Amino acid sequence: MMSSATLFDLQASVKDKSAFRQIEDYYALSYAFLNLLIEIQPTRIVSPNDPRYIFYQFDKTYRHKITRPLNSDLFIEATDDFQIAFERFISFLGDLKRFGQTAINKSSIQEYLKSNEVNKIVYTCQQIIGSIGDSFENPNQSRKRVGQLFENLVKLLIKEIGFACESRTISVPIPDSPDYMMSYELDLVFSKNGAIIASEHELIHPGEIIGSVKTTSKDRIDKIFLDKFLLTKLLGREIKVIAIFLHDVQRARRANSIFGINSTFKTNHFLGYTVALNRLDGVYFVDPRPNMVADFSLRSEIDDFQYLLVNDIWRL
DNA sequence: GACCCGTCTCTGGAAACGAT
DNA sequence: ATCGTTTCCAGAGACGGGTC
Repeated sequence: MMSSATLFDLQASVKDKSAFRQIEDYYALSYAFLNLLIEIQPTRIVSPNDPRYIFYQFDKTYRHKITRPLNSDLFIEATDDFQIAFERFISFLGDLKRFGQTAINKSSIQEYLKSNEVNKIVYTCQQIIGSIGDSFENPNQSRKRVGQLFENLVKLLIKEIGFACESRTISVPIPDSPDYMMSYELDLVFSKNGAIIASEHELIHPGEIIGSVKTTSKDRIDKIFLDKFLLTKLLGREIKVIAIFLHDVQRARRANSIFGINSTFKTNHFLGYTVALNRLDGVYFVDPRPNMVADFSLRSEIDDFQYLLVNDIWRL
């Protein structure tokens, strides 16, 4: 079906709180957006200080709004490429569910992983939601929905490969203050073993792992280390916490261009917390910064999201 | 049920800081 | 002065509890 959706229609989809119940809903929105790009031909701008990143600028109808920076190594722009890649991705998730951690040993799957397609699909779907959000009148509504929908996407993917996974709010007792409890909202609680028991939703059980999902780490990285520290201390046993980020770049004005980009990952604090507070049980980026690959200290702590799905999640 | 209020959480650009 | 790094911040939304 060729899209006749307008950007206003896609904005309404992103705002719709009853939408995005299944992974295919992300496909439908993404496909419609890529078709819309062909129709309305927004200006495509390459960032002068990092040419891997591009922006789209919408026309007067959409008040000349500019999208977030998009990594052209990951963002799939061609609709037919995206369609084919998405179908392969869904079938790959089926294989992962069927073969579990042994999937990585199959040569066909190893071949598939080389294409980095898992990260590309997740990146494209989520950044399309972000790009639609960037055209909203209300930036705070966009921010909230973009965050909610990324958390939702990661949850759907983890469930799709056979894990129990839900958002959960737990009540954490405060020592020496029996009248007070800390209400702690957890993005994801997942486990290999079947359904989550409804009566035990206010606790963390053995075998359950906490996942914190954020589009960028920025200054919010601090809280994730604190979560691991505090929950381990207050619950009296080791609590496993992993972090999942989409990327860590933002637009930044330069002297000669408004289309610069900056990293927002706090390398020094990340390493400081890791060695002095507690090591997280996994840190994953869909779009890692170059220094996360180049720098030995970071490389040993951080992987990409694809690696979580095919390897680490089965071993945690 | 409807409504309000307090709490907790969401993000990305702006602002502030720091190194050169 | 410029630019990379770190911090600040606004307002949205989910949710629980209280009141009617």
